[in-house]
Amino acid sequence: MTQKKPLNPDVRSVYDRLLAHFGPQKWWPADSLLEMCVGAILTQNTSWSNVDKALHQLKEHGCLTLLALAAIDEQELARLIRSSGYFNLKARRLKAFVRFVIDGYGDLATMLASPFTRLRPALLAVYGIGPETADSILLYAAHQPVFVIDAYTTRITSRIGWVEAQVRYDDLQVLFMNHLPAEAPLFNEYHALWVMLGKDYCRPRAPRCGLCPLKSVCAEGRRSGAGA
DNA sequence: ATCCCGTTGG
DNA sequence: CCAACCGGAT
Repeated sequence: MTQKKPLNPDVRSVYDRLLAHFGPQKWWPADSLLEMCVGAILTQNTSWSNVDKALHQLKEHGCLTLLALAAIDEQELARLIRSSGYFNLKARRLKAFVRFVIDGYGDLATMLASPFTRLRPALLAVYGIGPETADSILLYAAHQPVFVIDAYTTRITSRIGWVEAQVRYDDLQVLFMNHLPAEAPLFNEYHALWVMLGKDYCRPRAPRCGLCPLKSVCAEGRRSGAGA
């Protein structure tokens, strides 16, 4: 009877608010496409400051090339990326990724130029690469218009009231892609802005709702005072 | 549902 | 001090 009102989040206006508040983020922070891919794997469930240290270690030891990563001993690699946590696991994952690129494409540029519909499933089949890591590489290195979903995006959109907290990765991704033009620069900025909001305002504990740029459009934010 | 794991922010 | 961290595999 009471048909559930189709949720129609104003995906665009929220983007505008975030952009106005934080300014352009110009992601992904990396000096090369390979560094971007490596960073995407190292940052799995790990704060970026710890990943940044690991990337510097790799640089200092000349290990931010495909051939160097292919040649280095896995234990030694694990030691270099220690600061990023899960170092044994991530060393294995980096090795798997590097082998995937070299064996399948010869070099990174060739892999990144591979058509999206073939590349995404191929990436997902690599050990240690799941949806978020695959889409990060596709968006930020291959410049494909695919929306990246992460823990921040899920937490924020569920608090706002757009989705339930247990929303599946693909469902939330479809929501964004159904409400936005398929433009890589737009998806790039939007994801980066979600991260900024999630880190500085929409935190797991003690969210700063009073200062949040989305206060007036947020289901939770409106509870803690009249939004302007 | 559990494991992987060092580092930092509240 | 202890959650949380730009997840993914088993």
